[in-house]
Amino acid sequence: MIIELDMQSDIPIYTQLVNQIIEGIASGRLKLGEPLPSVRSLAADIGVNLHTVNKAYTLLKQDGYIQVHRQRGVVIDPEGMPPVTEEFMAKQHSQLKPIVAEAICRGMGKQQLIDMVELIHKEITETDNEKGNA
Amino acid sequence: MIIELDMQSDIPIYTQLVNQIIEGIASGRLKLGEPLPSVRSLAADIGVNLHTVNKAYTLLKQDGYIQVHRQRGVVIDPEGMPPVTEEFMAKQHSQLKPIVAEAICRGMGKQQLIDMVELIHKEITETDNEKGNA
Amino acid sequence: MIIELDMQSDIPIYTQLVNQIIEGIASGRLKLGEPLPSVRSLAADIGVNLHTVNKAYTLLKQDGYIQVHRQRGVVIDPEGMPPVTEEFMAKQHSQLKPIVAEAICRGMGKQQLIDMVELIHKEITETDNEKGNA
Amino acid sequence: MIIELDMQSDIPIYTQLVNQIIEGIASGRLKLGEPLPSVRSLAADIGVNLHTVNKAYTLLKQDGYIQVHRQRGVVIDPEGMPPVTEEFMAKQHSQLKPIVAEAICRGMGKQQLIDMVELIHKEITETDNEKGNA
DNA sequence: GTGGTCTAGACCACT
DNA sequence: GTGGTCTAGACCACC
Repeated sequence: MIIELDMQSDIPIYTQLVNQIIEGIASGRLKLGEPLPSVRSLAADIGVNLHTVNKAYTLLKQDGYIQVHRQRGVVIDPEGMPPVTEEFMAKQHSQLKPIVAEAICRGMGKQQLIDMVELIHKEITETDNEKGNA
Repeated sequence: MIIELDMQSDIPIYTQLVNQIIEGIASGRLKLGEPLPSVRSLAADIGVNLHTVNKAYTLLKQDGYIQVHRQRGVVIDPEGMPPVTEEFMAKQHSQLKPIVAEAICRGMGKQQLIDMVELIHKEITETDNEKGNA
Repeated sequence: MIIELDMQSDIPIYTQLVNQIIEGIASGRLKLGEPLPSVRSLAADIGVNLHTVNKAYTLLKQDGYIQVHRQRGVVIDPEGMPPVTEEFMAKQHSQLKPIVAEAICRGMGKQQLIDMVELIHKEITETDNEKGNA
Repeated sequence: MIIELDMQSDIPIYTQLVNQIIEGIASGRLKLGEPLPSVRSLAADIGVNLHTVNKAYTLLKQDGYIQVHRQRGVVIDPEGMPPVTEEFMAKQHSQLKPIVAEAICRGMGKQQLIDMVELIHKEITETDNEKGNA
């Protein structure tokens, strides 16, 4: 799992971490039950503070993406991903709203917007996700 | 123009302001050339500091949504909205990506996602924007 | 004398006025002794406040560009333009410095900068300045 | 990096700051990738409010002169300076125009003006920029 | 420690 | 009246 961080971005590093891991799961590169590096080793790998990795893992755990065991370490939750709750839908809605509004303002058509969503969907799911490295 | 702020949200107030004004333009409630309240009056109205409103206006000005006219005050840019630049598309892409990824993880189908985008699009554009029920 | 004002500019209107009148003199469109419109009529013409025109004229008078007579009204100083004083040179220097510095940073060569100065010089002096309207 | 501010000047402090930092880069005293003092420490050093320094840094960031690194703090953009865009040329042109016009009015010859530009160019680039007299 | 955000209150420049 | 600038002081998020 390659993590790419942008230290200049105004997006917090822990958020970038969370996003990348979720993307990894979405793309199939990370499978259910698959172990993740320990806080310590991941922090060393990508050159960030322990706290930062810890915060990312904590958030992922809270949302039900990963399990953290004292012994076995961190793994993608083997029992499956969190469901589509009301709350989740509301969050998606509120995140999407300003994006759609801005697109409308600038004259980006609805279809163009949908095309972009489909493109991104494709980009994520069509990653080389066949067993990692067959 | 009714502004709704969530003071508890972790989204900065000035960002909420920016988003709401962009939504107002997208929905047609705010028309090109239409004046916006002065920094001070809007700040008083919504109960925040004038600097907060000022920051929102400054950002909107930078992006080409509004003009700060020396005499007429602040108006929606009468010469039209900013165009769909490469940079804008890239921003949309990077904002959309984590949303799509999370949807995939949770088993929200692509069509469901597109439906939500269409719904939001409809919600924004089908606001009662006929000059106040004329 | 056509005055072009940009109400969106962050340059004060009175400064724009001063600049345009100085340009007019530099280009020869405005000649020594030539009358300028009264504060009242100029303000009406270009649609700005009396105070604004008044301030511009006051500054021009202070610097020795114009004379203001109760009776004859406002005229370009018939006795000639203000000289190149030490003070003026210092002002030019301090105004030019940040412009030159920024050009250097961005990799604009010294010659390019000089070319631009020469171009502007040409633009100003080669305006149709033959007796106003021969 | 020595910063000299004129608190009496009608040029905003944050603008003076921006100019001085750009001059520092142009002169070579500030090198690509070199760190700048933190907002707070610089503010304390030069005796202004941290918001004033913040505004200067924000502007420099917007124009691509500096990067605000999440961990390393503020640094001169190590990837180089912003390019000479159309927009930049237009800005230079409009800033130069009144300066040239005034020079013409006062009888300062074109060559004198160019000499001054060359002088300033020399002053900036010939600063002792060899890593502190190595 | 850093920068980011927000407040409260002030003064000034401009129109 | 407007927006622009600056100050002083606070809290928070991030690292």
